Amino acid sequence: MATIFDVARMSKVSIGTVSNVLNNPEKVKTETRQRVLEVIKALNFHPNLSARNLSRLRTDTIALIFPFSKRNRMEPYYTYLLAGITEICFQMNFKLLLSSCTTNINEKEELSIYAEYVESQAVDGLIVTTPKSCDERIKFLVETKQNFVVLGRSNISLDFPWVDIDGSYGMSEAVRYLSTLGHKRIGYIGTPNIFMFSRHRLEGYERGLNNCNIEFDPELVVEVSINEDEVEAGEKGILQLLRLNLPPKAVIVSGNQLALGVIKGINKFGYAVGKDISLICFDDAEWNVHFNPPITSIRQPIYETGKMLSKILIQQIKGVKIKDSHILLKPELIIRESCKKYG
Amino acid sequence: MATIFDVARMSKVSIGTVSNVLNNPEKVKTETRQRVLEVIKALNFHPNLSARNLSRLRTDTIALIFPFSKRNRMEPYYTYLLAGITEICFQMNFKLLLSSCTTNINEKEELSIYAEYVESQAVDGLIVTTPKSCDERIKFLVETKQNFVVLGRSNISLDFPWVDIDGSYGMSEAVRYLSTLGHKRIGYIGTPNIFMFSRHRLEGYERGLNNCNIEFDPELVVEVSINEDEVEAGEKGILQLLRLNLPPKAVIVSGNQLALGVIKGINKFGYAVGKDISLICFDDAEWNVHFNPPITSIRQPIYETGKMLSKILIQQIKGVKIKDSHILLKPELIIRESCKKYG
DNA sequence: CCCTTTAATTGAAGCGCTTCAATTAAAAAT
DNA sequence: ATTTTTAATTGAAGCGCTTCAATTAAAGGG
Repeated sequence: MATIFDVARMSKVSIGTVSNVLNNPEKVKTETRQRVLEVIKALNFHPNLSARNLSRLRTDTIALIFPFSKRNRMEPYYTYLLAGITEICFQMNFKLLLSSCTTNINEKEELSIYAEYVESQAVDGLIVTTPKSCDERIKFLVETKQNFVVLGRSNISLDFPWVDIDGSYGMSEAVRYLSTLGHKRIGYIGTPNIFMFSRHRLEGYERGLNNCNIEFDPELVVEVSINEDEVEAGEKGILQLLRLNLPPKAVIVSGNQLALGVIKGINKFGYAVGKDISLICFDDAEWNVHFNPPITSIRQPIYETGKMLSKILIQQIKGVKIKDSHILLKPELIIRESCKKYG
Repeated sequence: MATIFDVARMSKVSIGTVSNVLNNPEKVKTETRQRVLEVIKALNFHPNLSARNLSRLRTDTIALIFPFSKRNRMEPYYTYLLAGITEICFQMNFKLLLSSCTTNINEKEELSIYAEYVESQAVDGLIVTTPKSCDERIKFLVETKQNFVVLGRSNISLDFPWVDIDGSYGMSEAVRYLSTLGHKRIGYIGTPNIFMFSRHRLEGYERGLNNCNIEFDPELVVEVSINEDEVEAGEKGILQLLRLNLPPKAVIVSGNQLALGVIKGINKFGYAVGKDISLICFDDAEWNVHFNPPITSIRQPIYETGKMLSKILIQQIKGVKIKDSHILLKPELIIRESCKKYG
């Protein structure tokens, strides 16, 4: 493969000049540039990336570490996220390094994946997803002054850039809508409290109730345990609610997979969604619209989130001043046919 | 950040020795090794990856270029594939570079993404997905003697490693099953002929008919056009079939998205799936089991495919002899409740 | 105890680029 | 025509690692 040295020799200039036609074309005389460019084409020369990276001490690469539990292997969520991230990377000429770790990996090991990338200078920045309470990864990245951006907020008192979807808002809207339909007892099936997004959503549920002057009843809230199959968990969750003395006639479910289980459970119980029980699903998986009845959902702007994440991170890496690196996007309640008037 | 030079100085050995404790530990005396290791830990030294890559002239990185049309942004398929690929990468200590290109990008541009990776030596190998008829990418990669593996087969007479799911077998099984139920007129809604997988599946459909002594009727086959919204396409497709003089009472649909549209179309037409019309979906999206009725599907071992792809590619890169680099995995017919006896 | 093997370590030469001070060429000013 | 200014080019010094021939240290053999 041709090197910059070959190009220099053939076009009878120094390698410095060749480098300049590639990186600072305005610095070299037009005719020289032309000549070099021709040789480059003739030799099909492409600068070696490792060499360039070493020399510049940067890689124009960011990393995303995917939490691949069995659970989110299935989440269409991530496909949209990736689409957004890779699109911006492509536009801004950055590369994306993707690696996975299973969520049942212990925290230390997970952190070491991040550390490895950072310390071997394999990437210029990182995207962190699904922060937990007191997230070790965030602490580490702040302490070591890395470039990174988080999908989601944290409860640690450190400042860092993030993009998040306002789960609290989404949930309160869901409650408001159900309240509009006359519901007073609204069930809630949520994800593990360890994740920040779970907390925000639950908080939104409570705030929503409060806004509608509905008293919070802890008996109506079920929290699914981590490591459980989500579909099964949803099924168990809804049955628990339906077996209450005073079962709710409406339920909000915090996640697509859970909702699948919930629907299954409702049917098994002999009830019909949108008839005997109203259902809202947080996150609008594409199949929701195709169910019978179509499921009222809270749609998250995931693709946009992916774009924002990579945009902020890349700007940060490039040292561009960022006006706002705390971005809270609003989800949207998509009303379909899975909720009906109370009574 | 500490460099190998710092480590050498602090542990009073040459940088060569430090390099050896990292890469050929058996070559250095135990006590020296211990001492160096301690310094490495103390300094939190991690070899700079760019330097290592440059020196070794390899990157231990493979690339996957994702075809992100609006279409497969939604395909859960790819999430599973990625899970498999990243898992093996993790195990074998390889990195994965992910980039996307929209399918409406023209072929030349798409090829240039591949060329860029290859020629700048950014990666040691590539995974190519969804080959088309006379796929330019494959030709290029063979000609330039690159390490690569294809998800799918090709119709060009070049030898290259691939992993594929036997779409032909899957389709013929679907036909056989429907024939068992007494169906003679079986509709087929397929994806664009330009993709190899479409051809294999259609071929399997025809072969299946042949095996069952059913005559092939071109009127029962609709091919969706590329660039079309798949759900809509499915809907149009099924309506076209239902409006035939002698409409089929069973239909096989080649893809999840198409199937969503088909179900929609069937309902709009006033028919019920699994009652007025039998339906088989090729590819078993997770929601299929949750539909009412649950959809009989042909399940593809996608996760395994991802694992095989990366395993073969990495072995190839490492120069390991591969027993078999043409792997055809069998899909499986999952019988649920969307098909009923003819009549 | 000296000589031969073998083990351990060193030093320097790459790997292919970028960067920048220093040099040379060309243009503008006097 | 000479000096000053500006533009273009060069050369060499990194960037941080690996590799390997050459050297030195340790071990084994008689």
